Amino acid sequence: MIVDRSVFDDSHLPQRLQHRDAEVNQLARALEPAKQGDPADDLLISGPPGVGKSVLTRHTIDRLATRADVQYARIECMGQTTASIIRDVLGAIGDRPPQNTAREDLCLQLRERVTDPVVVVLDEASEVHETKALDRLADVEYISMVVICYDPDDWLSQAPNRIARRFHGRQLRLDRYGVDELADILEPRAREGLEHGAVARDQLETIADEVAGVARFGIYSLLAAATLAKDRGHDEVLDVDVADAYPLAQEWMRQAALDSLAFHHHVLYEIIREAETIDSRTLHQRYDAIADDIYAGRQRTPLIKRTRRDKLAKLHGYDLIGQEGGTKDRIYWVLDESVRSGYDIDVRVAATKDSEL
DNA sequence: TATCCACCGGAATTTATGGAAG
DNA sequence: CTTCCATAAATTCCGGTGGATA
Repeated sequence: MIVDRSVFDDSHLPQRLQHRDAEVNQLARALEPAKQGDPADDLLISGPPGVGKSVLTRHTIDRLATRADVQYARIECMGQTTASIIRDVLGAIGDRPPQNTAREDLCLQLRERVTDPVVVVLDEASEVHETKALDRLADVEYISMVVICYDPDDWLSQAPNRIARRFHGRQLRLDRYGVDELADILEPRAREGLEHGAVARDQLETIADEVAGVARFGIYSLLAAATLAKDRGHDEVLDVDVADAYPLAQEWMRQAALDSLAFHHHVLYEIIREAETIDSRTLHQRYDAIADDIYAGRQRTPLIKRTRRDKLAKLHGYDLIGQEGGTKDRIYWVLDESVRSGYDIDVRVAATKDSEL
């Protein structure tokens, strides 16, 4: 059923970008000056998550870099600091400075070493304002910026004026795909990743419709449908497999998110999952009741309440738990009961201890 | 209605860790 | 080995908020 799983990875670049011709051209035009050794134009690329902003830039800049001698750096800005962004840029164009290089040194090196056009792609740039990286990059003549974000107006309003001005009239908006368009995009993946004829066109359209044009979700759903078909012993993907695909894809994404988090998050998550819904007061009580047992024999030690709130916010941001209510009356619940921690955390100990007290 | 309490989350500070240079 | 620098994680401090209680 599944011939090549790698086709469904985020890192997989399709051979041809479908339904993005105008966008590819606009980006290519912005980069054009770099071919002659001039600084490229800046560009602000915006659009909802999972519609191919990153794929578009990777595809277009890779192609440019193979044809012309243009250097570029792709930077995942999420959670990065000023220094780490500058260091990434330096690393992309030559030797990567060691981790403990002073910030001033990094900026100095940047000015000295960038003597030809460099395109810096700032991916997931929503929070890059909190760093000084934008200013530092803007100081260097030959650096041009391709910024990828969700909401362009929001991003520009938070940027310093001198930065925002650089993007005036230099914006590119990507929207969700239509059902037909996304089905077109899924088709080559099905062809390369699945057995021949395993999935029909109208099934691709059903998937495309369900994920509301978000390509990344569509691709995961397609893999999920094929996985279900295989597990259920079907020779080809049936409509029932398609129907159950998206929830399974969501479960995978959430499970991957939870797996990526630290032990602390897992403890809180499991307490919430066991309780179905729980208010913060009870949550903290449970945590205090079982923390000593659960953390026994581990390097980590239990957290104070303030830090637990940060972990809970993280779980919420990762779409693992829901929350409702402002200050006093907040409740939490897990969004998918079948997503569970891989750690052996028995929170029911807490329940019994509670009742004994 | 006034006061208290527990929780929320921003901001600053501390702690632990690790690589590089002297 | 000590010092310097950066980073991540956790703690401390604190103003704000809203429900419970006198």
